[in-house]
Amino acid sequence: MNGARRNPEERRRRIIQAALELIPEVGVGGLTHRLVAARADVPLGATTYYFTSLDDLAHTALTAAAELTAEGLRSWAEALRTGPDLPATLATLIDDYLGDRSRMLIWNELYAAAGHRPELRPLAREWSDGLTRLLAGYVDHQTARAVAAFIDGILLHALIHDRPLAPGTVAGSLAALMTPPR
Amino acid sequence: MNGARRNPEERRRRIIQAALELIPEVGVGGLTHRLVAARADVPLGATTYYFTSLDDLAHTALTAAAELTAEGLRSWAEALRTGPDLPATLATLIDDYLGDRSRMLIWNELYAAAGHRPELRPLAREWSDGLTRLLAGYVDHQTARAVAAFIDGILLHALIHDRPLAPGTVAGSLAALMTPPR
DNA sequence: TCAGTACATGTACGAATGTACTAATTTGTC
DNA sequence: GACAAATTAGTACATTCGTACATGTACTGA
Repeated sequence: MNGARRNPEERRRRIIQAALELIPEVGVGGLTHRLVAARADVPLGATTYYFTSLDDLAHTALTAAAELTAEGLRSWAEALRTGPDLPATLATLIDDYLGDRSRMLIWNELYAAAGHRPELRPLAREWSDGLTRLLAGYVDHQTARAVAAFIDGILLHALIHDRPLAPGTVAGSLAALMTPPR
Repeated sequence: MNGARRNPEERRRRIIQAALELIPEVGVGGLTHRLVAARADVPLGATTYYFTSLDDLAHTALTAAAELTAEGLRSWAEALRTGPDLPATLATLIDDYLGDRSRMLIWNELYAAAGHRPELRPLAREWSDGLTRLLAGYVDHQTARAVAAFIDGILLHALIHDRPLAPGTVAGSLAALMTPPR
């Protein structure tokens, strides 16, 4: 008997999707073949058939997450291009981002995992570098790095605290950061 | 035979110390009784004798790390009290902090672990809240939170990038953040 | 001196893990 | 329809894990 119809690409996607769901719950290090297989509702053999190892699976899932991040950055770029006030628009975008807790948890897991898995560092840099590049279209490079770091700090802050920074405060701080010294 | 002389407190400290050494290398989730015991150079039985479970061991180690953090904050407070220029002094302190990579990795691991282990959140908040409290002695509370978030962002940034933000840039950004809007 | 307690250490064991592998089934190609 | 390749699914196995435990050793106080 063969329960599922054949659809290799779909299956691969489902497994990756299951891993992305699990990472916020158990962490990257908490992934196991069996856990992912159960969540994806595929037999254990499927996860080893589509991925050469568990590390490969985790890495692929995180790569997919980085791709989603890149998409997010493109929409940020679009919003900033059309938005009237740069700091206020950024603050709104950040506030929206804060609403997607699981995405933030994956992002943070990636950062932590990159700490002791050097092969993940380029992946972790994608968000940060992309954001810096984006901001560098509006302010000088050093300032762009500082603003990107500030935004990462706000996200991290929100992960730990019940109440994130108020968008008004964020907008004010961003304006201060991006305004050339008097 | 009994190789080690009796010294329960010393032994407990050694196990915690070993765990703190290992966390940057393998992550909180990568800790095992055997790994910690080997690093601490104690038999396997010792880690289960002194800690009721592996979670207990990890939690205790992270608590010890938080205590070190609290100590660090006290020395920051002292430096800020005597330092002439607030932003410049802060920038120097941050730059010093960046030199201790393993401490930063533990801090980041704690943040990530707190994401999917709620019981760790109070521990994770200690650094952030303490820093905010400290800064609140110099600027209003909202600004203090923003500056604390910025500092966390800088640390995170440094974990992922080869070159951290230049202290000069950091000092300038801090000054901008802490200066009331014109 | 002599219990009684705290500490030390090695071993045991069930559970869970990563991965390999066999066998069955579907799909594409001639 | 026949055949090879790809996919599916279940199982097996060595390894590692957390934890319990039995046994032994050092300390403490009366």
